[in-house]
Amino acid sequence: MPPKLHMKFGGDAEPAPAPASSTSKPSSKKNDVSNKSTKQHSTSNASRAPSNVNQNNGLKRSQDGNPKSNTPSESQTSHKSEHDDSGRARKSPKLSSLDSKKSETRAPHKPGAKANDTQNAKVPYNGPSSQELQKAAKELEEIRMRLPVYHKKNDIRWDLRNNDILIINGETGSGKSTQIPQFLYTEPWCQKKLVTVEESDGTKKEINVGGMIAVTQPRRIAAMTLAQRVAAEMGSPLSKGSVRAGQPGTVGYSVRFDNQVPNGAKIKFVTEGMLLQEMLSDPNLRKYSAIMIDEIHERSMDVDLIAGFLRRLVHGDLKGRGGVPLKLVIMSATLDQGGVEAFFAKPNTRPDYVPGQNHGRIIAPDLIEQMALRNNGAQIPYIAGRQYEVKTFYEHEPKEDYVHAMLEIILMLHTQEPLPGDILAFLTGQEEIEALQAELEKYSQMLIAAVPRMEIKPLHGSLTPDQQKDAFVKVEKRFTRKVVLATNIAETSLTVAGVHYVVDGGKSKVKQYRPHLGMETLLIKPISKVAAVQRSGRAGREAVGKCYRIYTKADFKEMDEDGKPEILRCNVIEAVLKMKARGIIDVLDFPLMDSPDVVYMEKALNQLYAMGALQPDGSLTKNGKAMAKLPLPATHGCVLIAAADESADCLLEVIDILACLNTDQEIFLHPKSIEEQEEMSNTRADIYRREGDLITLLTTMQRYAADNTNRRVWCESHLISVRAMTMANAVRKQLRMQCVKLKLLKENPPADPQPFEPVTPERAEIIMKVFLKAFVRETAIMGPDGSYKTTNGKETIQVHPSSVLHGKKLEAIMFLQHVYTNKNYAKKVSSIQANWIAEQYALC
DNA sequence: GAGCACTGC
Repeated sequence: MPPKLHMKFGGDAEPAPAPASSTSKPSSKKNDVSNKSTKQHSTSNASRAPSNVNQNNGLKRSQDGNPKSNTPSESQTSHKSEHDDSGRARKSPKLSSLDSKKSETRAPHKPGAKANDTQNAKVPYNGPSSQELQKAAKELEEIRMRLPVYHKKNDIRWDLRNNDILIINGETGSGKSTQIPQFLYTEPWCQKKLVTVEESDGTKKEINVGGMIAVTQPRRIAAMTLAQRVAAEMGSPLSKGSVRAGQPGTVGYSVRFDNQVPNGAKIKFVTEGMLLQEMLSDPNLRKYSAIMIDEIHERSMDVDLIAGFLRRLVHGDLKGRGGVPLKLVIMSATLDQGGVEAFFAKPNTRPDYVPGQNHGRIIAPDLIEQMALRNNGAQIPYIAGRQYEVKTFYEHEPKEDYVHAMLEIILMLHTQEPLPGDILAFLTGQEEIEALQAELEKYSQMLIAAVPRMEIKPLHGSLTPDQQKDAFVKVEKRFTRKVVLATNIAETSLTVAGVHYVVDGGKSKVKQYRPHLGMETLLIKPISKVAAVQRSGRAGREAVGKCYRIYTKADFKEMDEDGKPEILRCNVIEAVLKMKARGIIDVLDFPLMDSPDVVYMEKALNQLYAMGALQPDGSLTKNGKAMAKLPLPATHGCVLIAAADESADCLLEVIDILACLNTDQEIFLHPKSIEEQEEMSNTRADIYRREGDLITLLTTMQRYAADNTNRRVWCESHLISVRAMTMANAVRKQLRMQCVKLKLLKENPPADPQPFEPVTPERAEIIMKVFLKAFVRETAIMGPDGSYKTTNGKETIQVHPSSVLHGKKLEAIMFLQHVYTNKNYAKKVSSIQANWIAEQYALC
């Protein structure tokens, strides 16, 4: 029997491109009805357009066919791909479970629901009644039946009854993520089975295996909204406590800090990181009958590891599962799956497959067809998703200043194209966005009355969620066009509605690991073809659109097909630690979809050994095992364990610092005005410490935790991010709990608020020396020329302006982060003594 | 004197 089947979705039963409103998306507000005056005026030239634009005839790319006016060199046909899966509320900006609006991400709640119609519920149930849930589900049924994937229900069931692995190529919009789990959970193979298993120590016992499907997602928001959608479709309550007589929930989700899995759930949406952690404690995934990996094409480090572990598990002897097979459904939105196919096939079905050596891709163009034939031709034809045509225009020649070129294109589009139709421009980072915003705003002041107004909205990761939301708000002012200037956050994570025009700078910042420097740097690099198509697709979600690429057709052809997977770009220390924790002794030989360079791997092994995570024989030490289980980077785990040692005994303090370091946002906000700057320097006096950023963060957390009036007010007065501190507090709680579990802490620490007591300089020294155990290579000593030179590599490095030690001349520094932008910067800096460094180097 | 995007029992 062939091991698997490849499927593609789309389905010719699919209607022609339809407006979003015909799909099941939560809210697909049509753009406002354009008033006639808008259409009449907006095509007129901007007679007072900016001078430099006018000099170039401003409107360079009018489609008048005149070559002198820089007409589009080529127009491409429609871009397929990327239409939201039903129920995926990508239109809303990212929600955090830490948000106060958490409840909004829960199952549908109807105001009229009776709160007390359950008899035996342990937890008061406030959601809708089961009748109401069923009624709502019935209404959704009709929408479900229109999804392309719906008609393939029986094929998919049949295929998985006969195969263990199914690879599905479904465009977003095909409904694969929401529907396939529902097709499968009632299957005979998906039921819990009582079996005898053999433990690793040889003992045998009877346990239940299977009964649940896990669906992985790269993002929390996707896991939560998909679970919410599927729960609604199934008429199932979605929350932990909502088990009611005869009505347990069938669907749940599990993401960090938020676990909503009803007892007896059959379908569970999880983040990739969450499943990876689960695999460390339950390598055989005994709870599950099937794992579905969604969006595998995004190729995060975590998904690559999961794929490696699952491949071994599925093709293994299944002793740890009492012989119960684990079904695997791999889902991707991109066509190219030669690599994935070959990787998951049993090695003997692909003699040309060499484990761990498939850098790039092994593509056998005929492979897909062969696989389908072996499976009785069950392959499903692929057709375009629900996407409007997008015309693509290229530059004739490369642009030196692409930001300026973008400015010209945006002004051209704005003055020439009718309303409605917003513009989305892709830039590389905040700096560029702000520069272009300033320019555009300057010009928009000069537009004559006949030309619509422009509203410029920045959109990037370091904006607060509220500021991000601003970019999504439909501009209500009449005769106004919204221009969103975004980083690649708008490529996959967030979707802006109302966009008809995309301007693509063709570049983005990518993290790149440099093993000889031991540094990860952010580099501006050309995007991949896949990313370019993804970007242009953003123009065709609601109507026919246009995409202007600020690069030539030749540049496009030169682009990589795909982005490089993360595991080939980043420091693999976490990946190596997880492989070791999963019992893989020879990590260099372990087959992955793409194996990192041996140099990177050896570097990681050495680092782990130096941190005391590895035995000389290559197996994990007790500390190494603990490090793998902690939700922290390996270096931070090392620090935490060192802090628990009797000789240091500063675990609680170090947890406070690590909690602050492991938020997804900076704790300290940047003053925007001189007034803020002044107020800040007054209020922050009680938290800043001369020892540096680490002790300052410790003081911040201690002050925050000691506050018993209003933490929000406290944060605001110190110009500290409420959101970051809320997350830091959640991390702190999680770390404390895990330290109790790992027996690093004897008992739960006393609850807050505890009185604030400043850290003594002696104690501060102990704490910083604990950090030095993992960061001894991240140190620099002041040279005779007044600049810091790193001890590892003798590079010149400067203290980043965000550090409390910026501008201070110190004997030596330790830094936890470094960035290379226009200079080599050290961040999270502490003031240390040179002899501490020598002492620590001597120890390792 | 400064910032790609995700994510973790």
